[in-house]
Amino acid sequence: MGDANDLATVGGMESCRAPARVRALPSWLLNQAALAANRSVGDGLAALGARRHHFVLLAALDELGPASQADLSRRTTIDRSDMVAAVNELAGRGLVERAPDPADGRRNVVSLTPAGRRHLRTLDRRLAGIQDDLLAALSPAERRTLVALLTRVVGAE
Amino acid sequence: MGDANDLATVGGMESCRAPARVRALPSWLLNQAALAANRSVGDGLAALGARRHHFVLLAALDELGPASQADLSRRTTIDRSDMVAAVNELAGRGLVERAPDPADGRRNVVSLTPAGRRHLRTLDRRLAGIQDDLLAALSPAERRTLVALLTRVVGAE
DNA sequence: CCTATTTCAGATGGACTGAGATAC
DNA sequence: CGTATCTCAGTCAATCTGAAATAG
Repeated sequence: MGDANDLATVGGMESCRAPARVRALPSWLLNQAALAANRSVGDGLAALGARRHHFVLLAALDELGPASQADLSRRTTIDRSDMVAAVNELAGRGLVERAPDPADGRRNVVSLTPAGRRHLRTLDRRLAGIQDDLLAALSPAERRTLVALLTRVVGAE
Repeated sequence: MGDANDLATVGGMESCRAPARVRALPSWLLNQAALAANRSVGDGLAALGARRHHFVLLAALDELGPASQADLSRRTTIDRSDMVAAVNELAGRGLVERAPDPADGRRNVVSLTPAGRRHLRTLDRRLAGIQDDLLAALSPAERRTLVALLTRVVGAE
């Protein structure tokens, strides 16, 4: 092999792939952590034929009951435009139902099917495992601390 | 205005834009926090005519001294392919210099110019302010805790 | 001959915007 | 009328892959 890997020589640090100045930035740390999280979640859900939006949408329906796409958009971080695609995909697999609202011709009422509810439980379990792997370096108390701090940063108190 | 904003009625929570199940996921919190961070950083740097990669690249050069693009890629999270664009942009503005390596015809040696060093300091200051805004909800001690926990999650110890 | 470097061309997935059609 | 909803087309920045050209 070549000659250009002084880094591997240094020792056991797996990442460290940034200048000290950069590594110290909360914004950079958040981005790197989110990148890893999104990769794990994306892969884990893909193995179940699902995407990130699917879980959020199913969970929202489980919590709110049947709702219009606009309502679901407001209650989640899914854009109105991406909501269309998410509902399309889940409806195509029989996990949600989309029906015109008899009370308001502009709206669709989206609702969970029994299969959708089952799928949600599957995704739920899988996601719990992924969170565990993601935070493997932290103790249970530290994980709680991290979640609490992030919750405040995000403003979702 | 319409009739479809029960959320605004509820009270003072600004976000909360996710089902409880979702809001509890570390991966979701990380993603939301990173989203906000990337927005702030992106906007703040754009106001200075810079991008995220510019700061990372300038900081790497400041820390390592002149280096090849491949080295810089290895030392950062910037892909070899995106490194080309970043160096192009910074070289076009006289903030870095790109010269063929006399010792190895495959490589370019990239180095900081005095203007680049000045620019780095400007970006540094701006970024510090942005981090402050980003973590406004946390005390100094809490910020240190968050950074420490994220550092361990990311594995950049 | 195999590997390393630079570069381009493009795929991918996610967040987001604008506008049209329809309904209130 | 103005506004809300659903939908589509498309932008944007970021991450990443594949392969070509060149050099060791």
